[in-house]
Amino acid sequence: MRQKIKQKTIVEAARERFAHYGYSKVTMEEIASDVELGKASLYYYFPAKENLFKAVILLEQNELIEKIELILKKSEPASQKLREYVELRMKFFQELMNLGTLSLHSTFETRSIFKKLFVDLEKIELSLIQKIIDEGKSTKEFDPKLPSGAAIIFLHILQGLRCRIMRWHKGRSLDKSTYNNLQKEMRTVTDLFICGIKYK
Amino acid sequence: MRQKIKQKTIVEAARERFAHYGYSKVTMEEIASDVELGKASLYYYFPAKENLFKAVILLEQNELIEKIELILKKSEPASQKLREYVELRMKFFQELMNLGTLSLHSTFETRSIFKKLFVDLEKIELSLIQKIIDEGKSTKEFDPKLPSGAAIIFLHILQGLRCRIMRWHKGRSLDKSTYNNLQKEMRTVTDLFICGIKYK
DNA sequence: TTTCGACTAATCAAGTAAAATAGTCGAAAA
DNA sequence: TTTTCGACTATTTTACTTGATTAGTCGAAA
Repeated sequence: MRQKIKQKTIVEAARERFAHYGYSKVTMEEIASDVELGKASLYYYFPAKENLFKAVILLEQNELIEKIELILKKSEPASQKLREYVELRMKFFQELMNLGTLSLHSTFETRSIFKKLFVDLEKIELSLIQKIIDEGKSTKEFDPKLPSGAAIIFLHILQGLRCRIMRWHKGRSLDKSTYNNLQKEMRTVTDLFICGIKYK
Repeated sequence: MRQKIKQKTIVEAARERFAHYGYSKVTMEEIASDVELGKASLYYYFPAKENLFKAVILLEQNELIEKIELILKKSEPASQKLREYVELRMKFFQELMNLGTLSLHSTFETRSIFKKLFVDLEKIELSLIQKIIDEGKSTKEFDPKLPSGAAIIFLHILQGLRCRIMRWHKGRSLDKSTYNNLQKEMRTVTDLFICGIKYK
């Protein structure tokens, strides 16, 4: 129990550092001294830098998933839930950008440990989107005879739009106006999608 | 006149090479000997390797644009034109992948000479899509009071989907099954989009 | 006007040594 | 038993060198 608390402290300190300087610019010694430990002690809690980073990402991801699940529980139209999901996801994307995670994409596309993290998140997100769509189907808000690929298409469209932005801003974090444009675009796309699957 | 012909010969030889080996793996000497010239003579026609590469891309782009314009001229529903545009664009994407152009994106994102090429193409494509949509509006096939951003959104969605694929296959050319999946996805997205802007 | 041989300049690949940092271990403190 | 850390090793990164490849130039000749 005591250990869990310490680990959380460490992960939060690490998150701060990573968010500010990016993965490679942060040393284990810095993180250790942030939480007033020797470097060797830090290794007692996290056997490798990658593990610590993974823990930070996992923390962020879990916060996202929890928030999405809260939306799922609300009693409002499925289309509204979809819109709120998009807003949340957008915010999460911005956080990852600041974390310098995404500039590392090139690095950890090969490193299967990180790749897995994002593939897993994708799966969870997909199932959550699927739930929203299914709900919409059952309330006849969406067309009940929708092809089963609708959720994955939507996921991929959003991924694609983020991808486009990352290509131009590779590594560097988003400025306000880019963020706003992307947000606007995502909203329009969402409306378009909803319109496309709505029951007529 | 004579010069133009020679230039075209060179560009076509260069295209072959680039398509097979990618930009950086091809030397000017190889291209020169392909067209039975000395290297120095090749430089008489193209003052730099970049210029030659640019000419190759420009050739491809112009071929694409011409084909799109042919579609525009057809007498068929706007929605059908949009679908045919997507198919063409998909094929073009595959060609660029094989050309090794896209693996260079990192290189020439900074090099403004190449960036401009693609920004220009984007503008032209956008206006062509816009034309299709406008036509659909005037025939009441699409909703005439569509927001003006519809074309750009569609463009960005397609770009995004391609971007996603490139991220996984960075550099390497597309295998058949990936290509087919992407194609299928693009078709679905197009249908979705058409559905979203159709007049009800 | 077009070609090319012989040149220079820039770039790239491979190697290397030094410095920074990830990661280990055993002993001691709590 | 759990947690800490000083002092260690191993790995990675960085900055630099060098040899070789290749881009690009120039003047002369066809």
